[in-house]
Amino acid sequence: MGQLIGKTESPALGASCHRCSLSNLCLPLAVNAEDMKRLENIIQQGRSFNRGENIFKQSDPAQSCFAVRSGAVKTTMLNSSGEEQITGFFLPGEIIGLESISCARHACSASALERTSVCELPTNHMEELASTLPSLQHHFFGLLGAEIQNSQQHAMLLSKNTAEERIASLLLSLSSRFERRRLSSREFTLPMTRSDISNFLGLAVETVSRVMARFQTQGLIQAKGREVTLLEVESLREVALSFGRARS
Amino acid sequence: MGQLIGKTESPALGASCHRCSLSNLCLPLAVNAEDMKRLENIIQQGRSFNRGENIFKQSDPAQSCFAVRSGAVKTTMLNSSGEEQITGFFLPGEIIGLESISCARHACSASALERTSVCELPTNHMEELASTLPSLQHHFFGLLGAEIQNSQQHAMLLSKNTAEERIASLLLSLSSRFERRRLSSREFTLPMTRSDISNFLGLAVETVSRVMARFQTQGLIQAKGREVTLLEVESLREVALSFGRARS
DNA sequence: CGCAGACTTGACCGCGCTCAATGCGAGTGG
DNA sequence: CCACTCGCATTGAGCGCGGTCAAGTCTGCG
Repeated sequence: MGQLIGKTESPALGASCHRCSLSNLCLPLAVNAEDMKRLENIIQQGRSFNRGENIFKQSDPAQSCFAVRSGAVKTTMLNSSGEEQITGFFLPGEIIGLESISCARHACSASALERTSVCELPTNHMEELASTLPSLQHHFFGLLGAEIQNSQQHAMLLSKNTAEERIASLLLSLSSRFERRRLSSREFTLPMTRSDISNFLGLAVETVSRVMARFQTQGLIQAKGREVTLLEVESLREVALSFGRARS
Repeated sequence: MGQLIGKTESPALGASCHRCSLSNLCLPLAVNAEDMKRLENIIQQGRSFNRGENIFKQSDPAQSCFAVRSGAVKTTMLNSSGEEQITGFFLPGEIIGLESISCARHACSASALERTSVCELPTNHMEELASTLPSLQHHFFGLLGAEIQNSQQHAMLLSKNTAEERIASLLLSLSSRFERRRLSSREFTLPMTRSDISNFLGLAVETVSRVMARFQTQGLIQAKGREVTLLEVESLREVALSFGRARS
């Protein structure tokens, strides 16, 4: 990583995945108790970042992936006209930087949306371990494949869907990801700004504001700043699935 | 795969990757001569499909990836409103179905755009082989990572770029992919219809027609049906990179 | 308190979609 | 050989979603 900015806790060499409440979302579910020790020897945990700090930057040497432990992260790439474009939001239990595994340099930048701590997974060691643990290799292939499907889904969302459909989809996606962590799927705090949302969904900030206001007057959600409550999940789902739009 | 429609040649068990002109684009460049034999024992080549036939369909059991030997393929997914959405075009030397490695079922359908032949890569055998050949494992991680970056780039293209930028980008992408195969990068035949292009780029067919007509009157390209000649590659590149669009 | 950044709201306008008609080439059959 | 069809492609006219521009409000923080 060269210089890590914002590393405020001394990295505790050796993780304790077996005690981590996120272990069922992350890597270790693929390995048994004995192998987990080898995994924990490789993973470094305890790196923390403040809001706005970079975990890594595009075209940094890509030596590690990172698992989010707490907080939230956005990844960004420079698009053809030199602007930053958000390619994903990452919540605890999710892994950043997978696309640059076995790449010389990171394809995107990752920055903390709020105070965030991560575990570092050095890619060379992970590859070595994966060669000796077929189940870990399989798990990695699965993570990478899921990431491909994710970005394809996102591309499809951006391709044809209206502003309302995009925003409803994002809210539902966040909702189900909070649910996976045993948090409320109805009531949560958005970790990102309206501007982040608009950037990610390919909309203008004003459109995000307007659509969320419309959802609110329709009684679908309750929103005050970043505090959101989903009132009518089924109706939101219908909006996201473009109900009532006749298509060939 | 259950039933393979359009399988018109009897599959020759055992491939001959070492004599394949595409081997530098595909898998084997990652392995040495001795290991290539083991690879060739796993790969089945010689499956052919006519225009419109499916190589696999979404939610079929995912037992194999496929490398395109000749012809061209499109992959499609059903979007939220039940329409088919094209997620990618694949030319000789490129691999289809990677996103479903270590998935129970294919996440997309693949169909031939013209007469096409493919090599079949059974995923379970490929995973086994990858465990014993670290360089092959590394190569696979690289392919998967590249696929992620691809769909992210595509999502970015769909997110903010104008119709002209999208179409210029596609033409340049095809051009460079033809060049990799030592074919003309200036003059080529589009394997897909205008409707496929519009679907892939999130535009209406009419818009594709209009933009290509505009490019032609501007002297950037020469196009008659699917025969395309790029006349001003540099200007096209400027269009694709959204030159002249002031952004913060 | 005052400033900056985030968010909202309103007015206007343009890109690209829709609808509709027409052109065109390949394949088919009388 | 022409007539016909069918899929693909092109071209024109009109309009709506969402972008842009411009104020204005809310919130947290030094």
